[in-house]
Amino acid sequence: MSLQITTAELEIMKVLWKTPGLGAAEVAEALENKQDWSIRTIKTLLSRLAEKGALTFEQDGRRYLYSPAVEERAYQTKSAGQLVDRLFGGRAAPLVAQLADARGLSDDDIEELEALLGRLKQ
Amino acid sequence: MSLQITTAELEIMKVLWKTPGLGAAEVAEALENKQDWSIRTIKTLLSRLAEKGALTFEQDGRRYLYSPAVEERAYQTKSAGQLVDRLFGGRAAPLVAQLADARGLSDDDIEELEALLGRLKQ
DNA sequence: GGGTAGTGACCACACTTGTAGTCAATCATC
DNA sequence: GATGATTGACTACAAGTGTGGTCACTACCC
Repeated sequence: MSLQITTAELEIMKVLWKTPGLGAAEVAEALENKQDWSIRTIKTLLSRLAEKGALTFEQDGRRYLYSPAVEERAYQTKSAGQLVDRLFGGRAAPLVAQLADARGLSDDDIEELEALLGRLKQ
Repeated sequence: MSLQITTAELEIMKVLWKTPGLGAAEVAEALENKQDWSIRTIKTLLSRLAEKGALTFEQDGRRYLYSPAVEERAYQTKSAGQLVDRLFGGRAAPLVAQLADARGLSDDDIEELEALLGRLKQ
């Protein structure tokens, strides 16, 4: 049932992960300088997300206030897992190796990864 | 021009990355226990991949032998980069942290990552 | 040398996705 | 209370995708 969120829909989700409980117009406002979408488009995406269970909404007068029904972390984790399974045989190391190779890791990245590995080793 | 390869198409690409220069029937054979696809479906996918430039083919009698026109590594790198940009603000560390959190890292993964970090640090 | 099986080219069709229009109801304002 | 703006519901429509069918051709087998 894995709840497919498309690229366009993800932009909506990002807004609502950051600020849950917005109406369509407020989502549109938040996206104003990111996406050049008509309010119609945003309403369609909101409906589709609600329909597929990625958003919940609550009535507020004659409008809905939308909130994520999926945690951002859960979605990230699922997507990362899918990528790793699809392309890297389920292993994390090759993924990181490729990223490091292709675009380098920031000092912050390196530091965080070291800390993470340190924790994992005990 | 980013050459979108879809999920179904990727299965074909995987076969050809492993063994380039196959005909449609051989690709079908290689997928026999992975995918329950008719040979028609496989031929359609091969055509679409050739059409979009992901495969090259060379005539061999009355059939084509297909080979990847895109390196597996290049595709992996691009996909990983897209995911990291879309969901993790372009940073690798949070990606790995989530993977580690959600499904753990194998000992091999940890070892390889340590080696990788060691190399990157100098 | 006629049948058969396999080939690529082309076609089909439902579903998804991106993008937006129409419509009837309703809230706010003059 | 008529008008205009706004809302969600429904509709539209082209491109992409998954899945497979038809067809004309040809290489091989008996």
